[in-house]
This record gives sequence, structure tokens and C-alpha cells, in this order.
Amino acid sequence: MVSEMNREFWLLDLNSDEKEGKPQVWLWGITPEGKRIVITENYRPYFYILPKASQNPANLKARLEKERPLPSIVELSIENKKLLSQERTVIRVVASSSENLAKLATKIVKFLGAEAFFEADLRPATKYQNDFQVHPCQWYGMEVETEPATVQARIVGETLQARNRPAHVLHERLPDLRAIGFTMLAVSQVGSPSPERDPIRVLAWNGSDGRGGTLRSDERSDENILRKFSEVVQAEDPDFIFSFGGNSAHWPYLLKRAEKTRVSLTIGRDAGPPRQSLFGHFSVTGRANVDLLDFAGDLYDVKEKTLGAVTRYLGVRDLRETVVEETDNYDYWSDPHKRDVLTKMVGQEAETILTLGTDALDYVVQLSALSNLPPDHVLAGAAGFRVDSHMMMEAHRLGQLIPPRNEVPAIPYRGAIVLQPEPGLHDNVAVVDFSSMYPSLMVKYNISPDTLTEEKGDEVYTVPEVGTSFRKTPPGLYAQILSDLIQNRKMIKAEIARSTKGTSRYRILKAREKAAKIITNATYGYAGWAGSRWYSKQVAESAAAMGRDTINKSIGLARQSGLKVFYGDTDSLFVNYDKDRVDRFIAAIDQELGLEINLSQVYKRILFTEARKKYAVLKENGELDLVGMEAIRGDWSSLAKEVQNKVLQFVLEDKTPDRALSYVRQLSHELASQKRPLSSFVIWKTLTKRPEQYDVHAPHVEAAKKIVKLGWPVSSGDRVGYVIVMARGKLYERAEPYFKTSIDNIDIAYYLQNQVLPVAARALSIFGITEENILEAKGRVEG
DNA sequence: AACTGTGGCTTGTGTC
DNA sequence: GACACAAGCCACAGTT
Repeated sequence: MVSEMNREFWLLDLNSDEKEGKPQVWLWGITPEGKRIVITENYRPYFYILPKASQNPANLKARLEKERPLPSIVELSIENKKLLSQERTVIRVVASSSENLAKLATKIVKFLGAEAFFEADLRPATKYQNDFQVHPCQWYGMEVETEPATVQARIVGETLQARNRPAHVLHERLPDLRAIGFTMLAVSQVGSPSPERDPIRVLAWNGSDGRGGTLRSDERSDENILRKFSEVVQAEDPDFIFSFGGNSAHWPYLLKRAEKTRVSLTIGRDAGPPRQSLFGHFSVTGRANVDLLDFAGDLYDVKEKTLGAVTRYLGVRDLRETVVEETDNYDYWSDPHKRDVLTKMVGQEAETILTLGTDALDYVVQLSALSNLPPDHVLAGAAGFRVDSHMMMEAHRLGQLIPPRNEVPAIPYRGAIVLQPEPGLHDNVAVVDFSSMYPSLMVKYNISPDTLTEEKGDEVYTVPEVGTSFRKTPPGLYAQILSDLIQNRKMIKAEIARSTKGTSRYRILKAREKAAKIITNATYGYAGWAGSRWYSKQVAESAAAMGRDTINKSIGLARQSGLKVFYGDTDSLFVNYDKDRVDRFIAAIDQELGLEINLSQVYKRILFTEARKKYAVLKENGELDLVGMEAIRGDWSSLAKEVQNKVLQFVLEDKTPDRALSYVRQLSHELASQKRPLSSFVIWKTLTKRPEQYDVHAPHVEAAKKIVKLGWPVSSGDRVGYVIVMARGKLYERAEPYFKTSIDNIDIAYYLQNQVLPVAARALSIFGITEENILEAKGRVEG
């Protein structure tokens, strides 16, 4: 018996499938009562054929209908679409299957002698989302009917069939989501564990209901772990599965072990295993598999992408006391007492992963809803793909044909202006910057590939320096999308101002605002990205040129307002803080340029070096803020960073170099005698390719090669920690992996000469002090 | 996603 | 063979 009803649900994920030869889209949802459902909908894939300007679309359609050259065409219709600024009539071709759409489209173009095809490269689920403006992680309501029980019905609460299209329902809140966090460990005597050889020893999980467990295998086989883990997932039935490194490490390892032991990993709501998907990501049917390592990638301030560093940064938990170095795992496992310590550590990691995942959830959900990428994909996808997905949704709404992604060679163009700073100490400095400068300029001057024109005169904006022109009307594609984004963000900001800090609504709005900011800013970059569907060098170049023009004019206006300009970068100016003059300046920008500029900071004191993008500020509350300095870079030893931090603090507080100098002198003395931990000397650098692919002998590359020799594979993207030891030879010959050496081998003289003195001198150079006379001063003072 | 900018280090070349 | 210098490689940070 079939019964009809209306179902409201929160959309967790979408996928497409073919059932009995019928292409379908599946919507995985959660109802307000917490029921997990899947709604299947017959959805036939389609694409567009663009006739040549000389061809009559109706005739072409008739030809296809009469001659029936390809049996997989099931429906044809005529539609009016936009191809950038052109109004074009296209033939919409519905196919019987979503397989080989591009091949079919190619054949039709050839058969008709048409100009091109469009949208045969898009996944059916994406097309469905675009067609009906369906965003993941949002509430929908739709008419459904029950479907005869299938395999899924045992796993999901209800299997339903769609009777109409999903209609958006406006709810702020999230459903009651279930999540688990998990991690695992395998050990190997030599080098890193291999799934071919080394079984999983420990697998720990934690669920959002407080349940959790640690599975351990002390015997040869890990069969029990694999089986139990599948059972756990099915019993807990999580909507989100969190891991840290799951996509790169855990899932591939689990799959290989499952293959070896012939255990089937039943993880998905279809009782299937995780499957390799886009962006190096593993998909779990009906669940969102989220790798928090990707979330760490979005945390700009965290340089070390480890679970410990991320949780420390977010204040979630401090794991430092429990960390066992990867190289020590085997020793710990081999010792019965230490084995328990190791097991406990894995358990704690699982707990932390769940906590971190729960923390990240608001952001994942909002970014997913805005970008239109499902929650399990959105973090894995690079910035360009998030914008790509957002642009497609919006362009479709505006009636545009979606062009294919092209891989043309990128053409570089001139970017922003960075002013030469005035070196020295300055008191009471204000920072003013334009809000969303490039997006605002793209909207204001209608900078877009569809408004680009050869015409000149009153109807167009002509960009200085580059001379490119854009029609003033109608609004271009980028202008429309960006003004929507800017408007949207303004509204969210206003909502935030009205809501109470600490509430879940406040957190949701904050996350939504962050998502809008990310997409808005990356859209300018997307225009200049060679892989973009709407790539246009002229657009990116013109936005940058308008930016330069704007900042140059602003410098003039600042001076007219009686302000002194100390520094500026792209869209910001650092001026002396005189409230009346700054207010006058802000008003002048509004009046003269029609743009919004804001006072964003007032600093008590600031130190500019002679270099751009490197300065230190003392805030009104006494805190130190560093920009660009070695002390905040990930590729200097913590010894050097500590020294620079201190020196800058002393100089900014005192306005004289005395305290800083005696500190450095003292330290240089102690360095030889006093033992410091090895970690003070470790220099970390990221590999951007495999060690053997480098052209030069760089210290971190040589250290990486030594690590490989020890049996630990090192690949592109890995960070290498090395120290410089006392030995003969070139510097790169003296770079050792830090875990293979001891404090007694450290070349203290190198660290003093090449780490401590340069960073100290950088901060002290404004007093005429150089690397050499930091030590000379020592003689003078003591003598 | 884009470009701008800094600076260490290696490597090649020229000079004594 | 030691040294100086320039060019290029490389990683990282800052701005949108």
C-alpha cells in the first residue's frame, strides 16, 4: 500500500544513482522528530546544444526528432539562455542515462554541425541542486509517498519517493545530529606502518551521546577491530563521522586491511564501504564523512596542522602531555605498560576529534549551505571549487549557460600596491581600510566578462592604467553575484549585532558571516584563476588596477585631510590618529570615491622596519601584535622566535634599545653553557614536492632524504623538522632530522649567528644597530 | 583563487 | 682555492 504525505527534513547529503535503468537523485535527510530518511526522485540528466548563429534551433530540433540518430535521447525542447551577454536559443536534450553524457553531447554537436554543448560535464546531483535551488544543510518540505522496503529501509528510518520538488523551509536551528569521532593506530618496527604488512592495533571512537570505546588487537590479526568498527557505526548510526587525517590515512588503511582480511566494511547507510570521491575525499553513503585535517587547513593562524596544535589553538583541549612521537610508537607498543599508555592516548584522541568536530560543525554547515557543496565535500574542496560551486548555482538562477572548466595557461597580471613604510617607532597610529575592496570595485564599476567591451565613452567605465572598458548597464554576472553576497553579509552582520553572544543562534550567524566573507573574497581570485569557468584576465587585472587607483587617490585625500601616511597595503592606510581628521578623511572617501572605508584599529605604538609587510604593534591594552616578522613564521627555530618576541616587546615598551640589547647579550652567553631543550633548535619547513624532485640541495630537503632512508616515507605537503649539527661540510650536509640527534650535537654558533642575531637586528636596526654591533656593544657595556 | 614582498640558501661565474 | 656577487630556488607571510 502506498500512502502520501508531506515530509519536512534537513538535507544532509545528495547522491545520484540508477535504479532499474532509471536515473535518480537521492536526498538524505533528518526530520524534525529526528527520523533519518532517504527520498528518491527520478531525475533525468540533460545538457544543452548551442546552435551556430546561422542555424535555426527549431530546425535542428526537428532534425533530431525525425532522424533519431541516437537512441539515448528521450526528450528535446527549445530554451532561451544567456551566454555571457548574448541571448541565445538552445536545444535542451534529456538523456535516458547519466553515463557518458559528454560523449553523447559531442556526437550531437558533430551530427548537427552545432557550435558547442553545455553542462554535460556536471554531476546529476549538482544539476538537480541548480535546477531547484536546493542547498545542503537547509530545511525543505516535499510531498512524498512510501516506497516498498529495500535494503536501505533497515538502515534508514524511512525510504520515500518524491511526489514534487523540495520547497525551502526557513529554520535557523539544526536538527539533533548524531556524530562520532574516531582514530586508529598501527605500528611498525622500521619506518611507518604499511597496510600490506601491519595490522591495526588500536581503533578508538566516541559518539555524541557520550558512548565510546577502544578496540585493541593484541594478536596477529585485526579482523575483530574491522568487524567491531562496522558494527559500532551501524549501531551508533552517525550523521557525521569525524576523523583527523581520515581521507589521507585512516580510510585507505582500513580499506586495505578489510581487503586483506576479507572483512566487509559496512560503514554507509547503504551498508557499503567508504568510496573514493572528489578532491581526494572518501564518501560514505548517507553520512557526512568529515576529515578535520581539512578544517585545520582553513585555520589560517595554525601553521602546524596537527590535532594537538589545532585543539590548542581553539582552546578545546591540550593534548601535549599525552603525545607519543610517531617514531616511538613501536617501542611503546612492545612494552606492556607503555602499551596501555599508547592505547589511552588513542582513546583521548578520539574524544578530542569528536569535540573538535562538534566545534567545527557550525562552520561546515554554513559553508556547505552557501557554497552548495555537501558538508562532507566542502572542507576537502579548495577555495576555487567552493566559489565554482557557488557561482554555478547563482549563474543558473540568472539564466546563464554554465561553461566547462578550462585549463588554459594562467597569464599573470599586476596586483596591489604596498607602500614603503617609514622605519622607526610611531605613537598613536590609526589603521583605516576599505571594506571588501575588490568585490566592491567589481560591483561599482561593473567589472565582469559579460560587460567587457571595446566601446569607449559615457556608457562605459574605463579602467586606468590597463585601459579596459566595461558597460555600465546591465549589471554583469560578477557584479550581481558579488552584490548579493555583500548585501547578504551586511544583513547577517546586522543580525549578529541584534543577537546575544554565547547563544547557538549567535554562533550560527557568526559561522554564516565567516562563510560569506570567504566566498566573497575568493570570488575575485576565482576570476583570475586559469581553472575558472568564468576566467577573465581582464576582469582580475581591472579589479586590481581599480584597487591601485583607489588607494593612490586615498593617499591624496588622507594628506588633504591633514593626515600623515606611514604605511599601506592594498586597501589599508596607516595614519597618525587624530580623530577629527580621520573622520573627515572617511567622509571624503565616501564623497569623492563613493566607497566605504572604516577605522579598524588604533595602536598605541608601532614599529616599522625598512621592509614591507613586516611590523610590530603595541596595542592599547599592552598586548603585542606581530605582522610578517620571523617570530610568527613557521620556518624559524623557536629560539629565534622567542628572541625576536622579547626584543620587540622591550623596544616597543621602552622606546630605547637598552633592555633588548642586554637581553640578547645575556642570552648569547648562556647559549653555550646552559642546556635548552632540543625543540628550541628545530626548524620546520614544508615540502612542496617529493624530496627527489628538488633541483637544489636545501637543508630541509636533505633532512627529508635522511628520513626516507630511515623507512619513513615523506611526501609533498609534509613538514620536515631538522636541526643544524656540528660537522664538516655544507650547511645542507649538517641538517639532521631532529629525532635522530641530541642536544649535544647542536651547532650553537650557527644558531647564534644565523638565527638569533639576524632576528634581533631586524628589530634593532631602527636604532642603527646591526648584527655585528649587537655583540660589539657587549664589549663596550661590560668594559 | 590571485598577486606582492622578504629573505635564507645554493649555485654559477668572475676575480685575485 | 678563497672570496664576492648575482641569479635563481624555495618557503613563507600578507593583502583581497
